[in-house]
Amino acid sequence: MKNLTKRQEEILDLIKTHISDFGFPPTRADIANTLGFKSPNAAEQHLRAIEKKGFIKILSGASRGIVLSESESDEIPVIGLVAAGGPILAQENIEKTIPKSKNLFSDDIDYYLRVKGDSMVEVGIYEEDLIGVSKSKDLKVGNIVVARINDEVTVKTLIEISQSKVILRPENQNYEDITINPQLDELAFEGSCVALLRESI
Amino acid sequence: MKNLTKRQEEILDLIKTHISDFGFPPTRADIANTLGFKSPNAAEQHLRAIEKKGFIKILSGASRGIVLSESESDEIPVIGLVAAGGPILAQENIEKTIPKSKNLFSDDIDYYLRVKGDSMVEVGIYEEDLIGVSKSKDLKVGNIVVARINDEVTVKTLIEISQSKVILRPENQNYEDITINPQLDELAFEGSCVALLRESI
DNA sequence: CAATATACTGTATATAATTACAGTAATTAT
DNA sequence: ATAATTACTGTAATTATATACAGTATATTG
Repeated sequence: MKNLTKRQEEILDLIKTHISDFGFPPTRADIANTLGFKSPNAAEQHLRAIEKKGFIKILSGASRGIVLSESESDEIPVIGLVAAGGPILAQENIEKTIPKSKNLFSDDIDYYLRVKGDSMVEVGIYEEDLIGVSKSKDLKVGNIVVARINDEVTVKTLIEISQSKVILRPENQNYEDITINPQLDELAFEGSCVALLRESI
Repeated sequence: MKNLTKRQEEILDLIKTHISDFGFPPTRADIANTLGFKSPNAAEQHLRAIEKKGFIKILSGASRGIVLSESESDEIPVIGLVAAGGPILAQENIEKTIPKSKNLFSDDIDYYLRVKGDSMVEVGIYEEDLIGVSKSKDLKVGNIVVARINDEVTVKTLIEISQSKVILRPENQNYEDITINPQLDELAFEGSCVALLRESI
């Protein structure tokens, strides 16, 4: 999917805002008015360009017939089991998606990861819980992080981090700290845990 | 808010379905076609009636200008502190609302309740967590329930229930079981806990 | 028993909205 | 260098849509 120009992005944002404010998409005239165009055709042509790039679909003949493409409608993927070898967000790992919504988790969540095992029960993270993972949030000692050690994905508390030594702690007295030398083992941080969903109690 | 007739309810459902399917509300003609009316005016008059009863707002002059009232747009209230005396869902208790969304919690959640205190930490329910409460789900021994004892709202595990004796258990070894005689104390069950949200970790 | 609400048909019209056509000008890709 | 893309103005036609008015018939409420 090609990148949008600055102006096109502005228009796509305007459409999303209009939908969120009114419950339906804007007309060409609405867009023209908001952005100060003197002709609705300016909006029309931008819409065609945005459609060509795949971000929206225009339903011909229908008023306000602008449909956001799925990737634009703020769906957050839920990752079940992570297949070895590939990236976490690979299509085959996506179990379902959950629409992002205002008032539910202010932080940026890139995906939800289904928790396996009981290694984090002492901080209230249970098997089958979904943890909201932010890729962008910077890693700090004390944070709960999603790490990948030799292709295995794990959720632990980050205790220590330096060039030659990383300590990850399971929050369960039955397990012991994991000490890794990143120069010997393959270690990657996938993100940190910022929220939690439990679908059944 | 007055009750809708069967036909009006059908039309309100059609509007919701249309929004969910297309991303925008139907026109009068859309409604008429779907329900087999031969005149768009039939739809118009139904819409007026539904608006009069407070379930929608019609924006005059705008095409597809049907706005669902807040109570109809699948917003689930979040209850912070419960003011003594009134019902849980009283307006003054509502902290914010979270849109209900497909794929997020299959169960019927009537409201979210913000957890106070640490009495349920041993089942992974922490202070400030939001628990999803279902009013309709039937109470069973072993379930985590929302109860109101003499006007105080509490979340506990239901251990025993009979006409003269109710036992509620905090899931924290530092607290003791609460035994209530419903004939002496005022006891009401507000619902049971079916889901959990943790907004910050 | 009259007034009001429900549930439509049928016609018509003003306006809302899409969309085509004809331009201008600057920038970017091939 | 030429074509394509971006970013608009301006006009206008066609279609989509809201909405008013005139009816018919049945059910419900005061």
